[in-house]
Amino acid sequence: MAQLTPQSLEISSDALESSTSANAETIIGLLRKEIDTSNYDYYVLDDPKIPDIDYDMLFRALEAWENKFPQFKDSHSPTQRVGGERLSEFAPARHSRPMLSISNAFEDEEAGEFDAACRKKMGFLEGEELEYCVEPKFDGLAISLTYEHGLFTRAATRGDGEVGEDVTANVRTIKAIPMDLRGALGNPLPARLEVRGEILMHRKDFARLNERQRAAGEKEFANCRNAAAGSLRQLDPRITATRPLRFYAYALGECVGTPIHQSHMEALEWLKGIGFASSGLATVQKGLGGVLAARKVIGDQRATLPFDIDGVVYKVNAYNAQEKLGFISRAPVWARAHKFPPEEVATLLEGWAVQIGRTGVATPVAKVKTVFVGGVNVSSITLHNFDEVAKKDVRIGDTVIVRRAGDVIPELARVIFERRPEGAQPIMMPSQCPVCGSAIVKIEGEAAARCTGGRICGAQKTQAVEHFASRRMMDIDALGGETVNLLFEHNVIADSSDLYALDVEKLRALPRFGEVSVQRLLRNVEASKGRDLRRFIFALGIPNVGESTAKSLAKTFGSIEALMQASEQDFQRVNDIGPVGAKSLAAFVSDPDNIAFIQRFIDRGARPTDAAMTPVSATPALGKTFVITGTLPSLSRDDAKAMVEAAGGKVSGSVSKKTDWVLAGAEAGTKLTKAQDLGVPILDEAAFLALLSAPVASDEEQSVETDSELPPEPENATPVASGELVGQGDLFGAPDAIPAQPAPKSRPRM
DNA sequence: TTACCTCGAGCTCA
DNA sequence: CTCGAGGTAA
Repeated sequence: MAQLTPQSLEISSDALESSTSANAETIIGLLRKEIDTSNYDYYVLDDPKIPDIDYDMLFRALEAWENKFPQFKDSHSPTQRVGGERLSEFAPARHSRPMLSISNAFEDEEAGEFDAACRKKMGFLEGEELEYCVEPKFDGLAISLTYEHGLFTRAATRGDGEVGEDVTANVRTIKAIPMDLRGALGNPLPARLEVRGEILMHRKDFARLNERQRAAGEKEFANCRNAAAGSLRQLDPRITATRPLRFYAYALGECVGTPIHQSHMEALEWLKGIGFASSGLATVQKGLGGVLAARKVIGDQRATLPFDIDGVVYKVNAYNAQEKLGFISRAPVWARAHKFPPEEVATLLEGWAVQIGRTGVATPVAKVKTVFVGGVNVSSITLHNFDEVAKKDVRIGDTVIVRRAGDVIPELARVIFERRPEGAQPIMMPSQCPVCGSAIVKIEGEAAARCTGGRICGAQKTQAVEHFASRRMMDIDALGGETVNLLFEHNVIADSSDLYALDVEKLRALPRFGEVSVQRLLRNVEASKGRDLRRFIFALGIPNVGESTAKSLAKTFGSIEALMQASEQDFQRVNDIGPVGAKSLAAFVSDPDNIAFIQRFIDRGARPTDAAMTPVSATPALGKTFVITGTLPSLSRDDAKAMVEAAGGKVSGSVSKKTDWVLAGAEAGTKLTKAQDLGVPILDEAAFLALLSAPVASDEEQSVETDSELPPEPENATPVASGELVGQGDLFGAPDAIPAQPAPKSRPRM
């Protein structure tokens, strides 16, 4: 391939005048390739080969050619890396495979336990050793990149692991990330390839950025990670484009039609080969001795690496072994992050306070002289409980060692007793609640001390409302702690049921609460009226009633009225509810205050309904059997399953003659083929939603999500495969659907 | 727990 | 323009 030198560029710029589109395409291709290579040298290899001035010349030449021949413009061209239109928000992006987190180890013993557990599950004998890949644990932000037919199509943050945020526009500006893998991948191109890795900032680049920020009078960033996170979260990609972000790939996610690798290390090598940056630090090791040695090698280089790391990651190298080891509760059994010991800093314990939680638990919090540790300023540290305080013998005026353990939470490691001043006062459990004055008692055998004030305690009252409004409960957007306090202080509300009887004039009279805030609150409260029963029960904050209990209760009783009528025996009989839960429920429903409280909700129009108990006779799905296969564009399988069950249908695992419908998403497998063979009707997500949109909007939230994901014209929805296209119900006009907010967001599921 | 981005509110100054 | 709230990330 001819090298495109500045000299040949001159020729090409002469040629620009007289060129035809035939050779224009060739020249544009050469220019793009040259610029991509130069970006690769600079941002991936960290080894620039041409001077900046030549790079600029190439870049301007490409722009000129693309402008003259706009038919060859391409979103994957390097000229598109300058950042596009400003976004108004980041769209939700569902991961086709969940982005799991890796469990942590802090001590060498835990690494040993990890190795022992893996060997045991593999059935290894004494002396037999597993092979691990040891690599650095980058201190940045996890990101998932999707390539379709070699072209970059999407970048998503981790989010809750299921649904992240779509940051494609920002990631397009990161020159360390290739936009076009077609040259590197060879044929046949994988239909879809997901690359996972970490976006971070090099220390040098971070220092330079902060210099720039300082010069411009802007705020400096606290550390590399925050600078990278802040840069990626910009709604304006043009700002992101000016930030020196890098990317290191560390795993493959979904792969369709790509070369099959046998091991993690092979995959890493392959990623390096197709244009992704590699730390060069990953090695394959045998057994515990090997991984610990490799960790030391990486740890010794830590200070001189170009980027921050906070530990190493061990992964069982062979894919077949990984498969055998599998997962336990959303974390792979075959991987472990082994963190470096956290930085420890001494500071002065200047005072302390008691925090009263939603359930009255009194938590001591140490107030220390602010110290910079682990990349942030720490000034307040939870002491967990008074037993802990006594055990560590923490006193006011002590010099204490602070560290950021685990992921984020600052921890008081120990007291330096030698530095204790005379007469330092111990931290004692208060006998009275600082908020309401009620007695604080500690139940023998329990760690927690509790305020007995209950409903009269201001702290518990406000936090109960906060809890009620939170994302996982009634999801009343933009109603956070401070707003709740404001509402209490001005007597706008006395409990959460008052949210459904808000006095607009009182709201308008609140300080720092303009018309926009008033309308937003009213709208969000209104939208929460129809949350399903399970969330409502959970949101009430009944002691010992968590998410799963609330779910069972909703399923069993079907309405809040029925639940309030139930006896302790009734509760006992509910699946998964034991004597403790039943007692606490019985106490709740027999309390006249609670009965009145619930009645107010009902009177004020809250209508929590459980999808499973909604009359479903009108739904065509009633009593039908569905099979779900492949990845759906916006719903997870669990969502789809829940919706089917809500509509009175069943979900089964395999296709047979008894199957009524197959719901198929992307990369559907043999189930789809079988459905076609048997002539079972096949639905895509849009058709499925249409089918299920019965006269009753069973779940307001789902209809909001639907609005944001579906094309505006349901009749344009195309089935993914041949088969009968079924059901074109009214998706949008459900009678009591809440008007969609201007910018609906989908939420992580409960 | 802290840091960061974004937005609304409410201020100053033109 | 500054402040502070809410949301998100680790």
